[in-house]
Amino acid sequence: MKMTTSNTANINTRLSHLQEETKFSISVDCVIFGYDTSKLKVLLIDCNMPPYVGQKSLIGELLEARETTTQAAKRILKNCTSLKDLYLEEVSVYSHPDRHPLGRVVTLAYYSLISITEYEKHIEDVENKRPEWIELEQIKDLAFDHQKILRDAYNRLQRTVREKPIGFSMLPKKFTLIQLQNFYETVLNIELDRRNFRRKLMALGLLIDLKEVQNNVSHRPAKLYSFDFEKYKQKQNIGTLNFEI
Amino acid sequence: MKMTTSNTANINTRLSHLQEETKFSISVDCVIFGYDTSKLKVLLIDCNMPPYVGQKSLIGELLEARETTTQAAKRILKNCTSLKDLYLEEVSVYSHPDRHPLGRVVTLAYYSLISITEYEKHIEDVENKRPEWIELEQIKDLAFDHQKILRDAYNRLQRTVREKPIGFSMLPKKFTLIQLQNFYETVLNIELDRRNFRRKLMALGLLIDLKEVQNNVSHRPAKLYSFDFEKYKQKQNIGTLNFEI
DNA sequence: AAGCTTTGTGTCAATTTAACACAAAGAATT
DNA sequence: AATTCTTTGTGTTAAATTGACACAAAGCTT
Repeated sequence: MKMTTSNTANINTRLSHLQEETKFSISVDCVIFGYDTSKLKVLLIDCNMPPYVGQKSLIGELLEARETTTQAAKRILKNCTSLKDLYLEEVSVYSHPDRHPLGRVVTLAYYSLISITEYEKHIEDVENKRPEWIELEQIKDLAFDHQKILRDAYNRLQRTVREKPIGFSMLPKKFTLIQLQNFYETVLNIELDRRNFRRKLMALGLLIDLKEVQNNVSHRPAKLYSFDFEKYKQKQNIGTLNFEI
Repeated sequence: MKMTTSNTANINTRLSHLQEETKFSISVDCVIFGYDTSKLKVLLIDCNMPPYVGQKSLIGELLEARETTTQAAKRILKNCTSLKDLYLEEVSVYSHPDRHPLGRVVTLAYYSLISITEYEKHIEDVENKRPEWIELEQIKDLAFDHQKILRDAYNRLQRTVREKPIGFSMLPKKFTLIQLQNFYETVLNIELDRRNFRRKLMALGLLIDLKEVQNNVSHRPAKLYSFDFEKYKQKQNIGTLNFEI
């Protein structure tokens, strides 16, 4: 009996909460990483909202009435890259009450990895502005709290790239082992021994030797490989696969 | 010039967004883990909201007007445990439009670790209900999407406990090496070799030998240790400390 | 043909991990 | 008081992994 009354009271409390309590604008911001000739880059747009006019910002949108934050992130990515099925990972929530000059906006940040080459094929403007690839190392003073978001996203990328083969979505479909090594060296900001790196990667058994070589290079051409996503899925299902670099 | 007009247009667009567009209730849900005699437990309350009456749920509250989600999580933890400075880690956002029966509520999940012994000293009711410790293994059919939240939180806990010494906040201040080993075996759901475990832990140099032993045990009493948080902080600042178990 | 640049490859030492058995401490029992 | 019981505490060895390191081969350029 007691339970029943207490139940009712509680439902009412909750109902009134939902009706009367504070509601929030929610946005989704995307850190879009790309990789090109040993540089990690991020797709940014000009911010024209005071007091951040002249600074760059991440690409974001407000969450719509009936979409999940993930759906919103995919929508944003599709709008600005025309690419689908991109790798997408949640970074964190940013909810400081004063983080946005126009009022309270709670934002969810995601990061995504794309091939700059593929991107170049279908460039799209965002809010009538052309997004730009900026080298990660040169990015500073982003608008809002986007510098912190970027830092967090990069940390997440560094962690995940060590554990999962997500890097391949930033590389060309056919790549050389040296390109792959350069990629890891750039993203992780470390140096790797060429022979040991090759040994490790080949030992994973997930690279397909395409029996092709580079051409138009003025030195010994390197062999081309592609990543065996199918085999990776299978191994993943069977047991624990660790992709430690 | 063009830039200027385009800027203005954009600010207006954004302003109207914030004023008119959909706003959302945001809640924060806490997965509160505790550990007791080789069992991992979670603090749950009865849910009395249809259609989930009779089921258990995580402890959560709506986000208030001027607090961050982290602050909200701390408020919730303080309310239901009277404990402060608990370990707290973000899990994920849950934003399916139909996840809540009373309307759209986007939730941020956090998990936290507490010592059940400390908790027992200051038990607090939540919404006039007494939360209960339930063994993780026995938890099923939680209300809302809380089962998924719990799964995600446990995954995060398993990952973090391998990398950082967060487990010590769930153990008594003085513990034996066997207790510590049992803790890791329970949380990670694996078996560890006693000798190798001891060697590894002692090699970290972060356990303080208290020169005390258990008493009132009907066998050889084990030595007691405590964790050297100070030294850990220092080592963390100096270089890369990995706490791999 | 010689030279240049970059690729491709194997071994060995050092370190780390995994497996494993028996003596010692104290309480309980006889 | 001696024996038994349970659990703690400890060291060695083999196997696997990692890190360091140098030279020949391929193709383009001159």
